[in-house]
Amino acid sequence: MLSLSKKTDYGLLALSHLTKLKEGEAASARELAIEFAIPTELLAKIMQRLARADIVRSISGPSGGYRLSRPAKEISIASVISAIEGTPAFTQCTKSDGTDCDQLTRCTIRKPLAHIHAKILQMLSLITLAEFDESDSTTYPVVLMSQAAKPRTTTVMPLYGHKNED
Amino acid sequence: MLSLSKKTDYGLLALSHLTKLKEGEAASARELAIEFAIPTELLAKIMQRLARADIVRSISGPSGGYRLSRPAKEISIASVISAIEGTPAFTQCTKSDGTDCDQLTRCTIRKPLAHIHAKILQMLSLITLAEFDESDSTTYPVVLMSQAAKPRTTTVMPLYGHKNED
DNA sequence: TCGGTCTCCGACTAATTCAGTCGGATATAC
DNA sequence: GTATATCCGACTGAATTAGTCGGAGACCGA
Ligand code: FES
Ligand code: FES
Repeated sequence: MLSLSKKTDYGLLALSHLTKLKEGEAASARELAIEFAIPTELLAKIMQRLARADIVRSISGPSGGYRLSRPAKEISIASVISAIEGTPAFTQCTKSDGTDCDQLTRCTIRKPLAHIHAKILQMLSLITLAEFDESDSTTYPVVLMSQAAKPRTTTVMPLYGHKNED
Repeated sequence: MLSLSKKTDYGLLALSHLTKLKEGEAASARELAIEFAIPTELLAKIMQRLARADIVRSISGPSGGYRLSRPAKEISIASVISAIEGTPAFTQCTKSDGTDCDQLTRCTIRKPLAHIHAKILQMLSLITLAEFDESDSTTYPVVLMSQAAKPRTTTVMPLYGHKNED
């Protein structure tokens, strides 16, 4: 349900740590794994993918490790997600051009759904790792949803009781 | 990877059909299933959930069926998603208040991630079934959030432009 | 040169989630 | 009363996802 995988979660966690490193410093996969209590091998694999996507650079040998391959403000979380999870798709239809959607030709929901997908992607591509760390120190003006859908009681549109901020 | 489940896809499909019905008309689960080539029993279950969330109203007996319980423009797709898929969560941390996140207390990515989650939810709650049908025939007129997050710099975001080739 | 530490990579298994099925109950129109 | 409809929960199988394992190659320091 619109959720990122655990791997992405781990990846972002590790990246946010790398962001804080000084110039020339590197953190090994194991080091990061211990720091965040993530299975070492799993984190290693995630880092490999990030390295292949040129988000992170690997340094072999002892005293080696990983470091960001570019400034944090140039790394969008969209790129991180696609590096770790592969093909992003909001619905089955948005995957390709709808080739895999068989007899649903009269489907009316494809275009609007694709549009939403694009919106989300755009939004994710505008947020960088740099933002992540800033918001760490400052209070985030966020109000999440309070509850999910409620069973047929009130006629008031429940939706998500969250307010918009900026 | 940020995708909706097939069930939600089916549900939206069925709802978009119900939107086109005239006052007093109803469509049965089987009818809808055949129309869109969806397994009958599966669609029936989906409709049940929508009914429980008061998105759709059921009429028992022969010549019965389903119809929208309120105007299409008052049904957001966010409510549809949460009705069908249950708890929406962008990351594992956003599920509850972070209770299930054990030793990741020093995690720096929770707040910004929650923020993104809220953004997406907000966006989804602003789009209604009415928009869905409009956009079918016309070019998309929707002016949702024009800007997601402040880009901080004019840096062009890579999006999916990672080059794994050397 | 040598050995230990590290990244690198693919294939494998286990766990969880999702899709789809089935059987039976109740309500209603004819 | 019967046929057709919703309704509900529990079940199985399929597909993802999470996590594991083993080995190859790179680098540093002794
Ligand atoms: S469900 Fe695939 S095109 Fe609409
Ligand atoms: S990963 Fe759960 S609080 Fe950050």
